[in-house]
Amino acid sequence: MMTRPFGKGRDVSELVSSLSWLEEDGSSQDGDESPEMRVRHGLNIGARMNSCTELGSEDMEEEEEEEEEEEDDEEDIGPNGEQGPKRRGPKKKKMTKARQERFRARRVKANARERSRMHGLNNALDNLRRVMPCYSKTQKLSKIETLRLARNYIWALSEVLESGQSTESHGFVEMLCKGLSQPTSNLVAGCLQLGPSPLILNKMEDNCGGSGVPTGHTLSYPSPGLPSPPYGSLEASHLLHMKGLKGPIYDQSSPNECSGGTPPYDGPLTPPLSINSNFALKQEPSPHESERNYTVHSAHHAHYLSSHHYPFSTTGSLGGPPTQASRYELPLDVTFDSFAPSHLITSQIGTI
DNA sequence: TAGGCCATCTGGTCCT
DNA sequence: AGGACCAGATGGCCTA
Repeated sequence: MMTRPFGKGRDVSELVSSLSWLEEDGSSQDGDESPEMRVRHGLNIGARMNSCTELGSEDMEEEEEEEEEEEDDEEDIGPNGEQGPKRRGPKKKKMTKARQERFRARRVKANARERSRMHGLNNALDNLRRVMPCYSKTQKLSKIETLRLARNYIWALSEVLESGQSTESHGFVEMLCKGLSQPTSNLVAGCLQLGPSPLILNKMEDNCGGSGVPTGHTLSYPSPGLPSPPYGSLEASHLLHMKGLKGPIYDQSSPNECSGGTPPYDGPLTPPLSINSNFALKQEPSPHESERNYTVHSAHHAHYLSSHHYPFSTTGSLGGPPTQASRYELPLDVTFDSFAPSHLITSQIGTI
């Protein structure tokens, strides 16, 4: 198996550098191919050229006999190779109906497995999209861009950890956008340029009182020096959907506050990746993730919430709106439905 | 219409 | 032996 667990001891930079091919064009992947792989490809292509029909295990045996015949044919070639091999009759045995059916059944089964495998892969990729700094159901990142952004994100966060650089800094955004296509860069930059927006917080507080929840709000944020439209806005729902936020931080809310009654998260604990409390909002999805929807605050916004309005402490204390907002259930397309236990996250935060 | 992205099919190879 | 994984081929859809 090719899986290589990302062990505790493994440096983040190592991981990032291992993904360096993402910076290059897809075509360059071939250049990184090992000689063994090239041979494999050569064999694949060659084999494909020579045989485009059936090949089952039992058929292989039958073909071996035919190959022996072919070897005899080779003797007809002159010492200088001036004469091509004689081909007498069809190389392949004729497919009987039964063999065709067997082959077809195998193929159909294999196709279904492959489809399912690719769906699993796509689901995983989708989960990855959701923990990216900008996630939108309508503006879906392509596969390659998702991988690139993920790599950049890891890289940027590691820089934040090492150098104490702010997630609000221009450099953070630049790191995130490195090697991304222009549209994706615009998307990321637009999402990260979230200026202070007391409006949102006020609404969150106001609505907790039961006056209703604003839906469908589209909030535009100024993005000085960076391209914004059409990506420079976030729906308010992206900021308000924190339903089901669980763990010590949010569970400290008073019982008479807005309560959504979301069942506690019972999924497996996931490796925390957080540099401040807000990254608790972006825990890696659990295997059950496919049924859950949640969006992610941009790192910038998360930092903003943390430092300006939601004074999370590294010990998990919290005062104010997030608790309330987290209880909202908004009928919008993007939601926070569930999170990894934040006690795990906060325990990690304390080490930073 | 060209190019990008994607899903699917396919056959080869490797692994259990 | 059967399944997982891989990469090439192909066709559909969308957008500039």
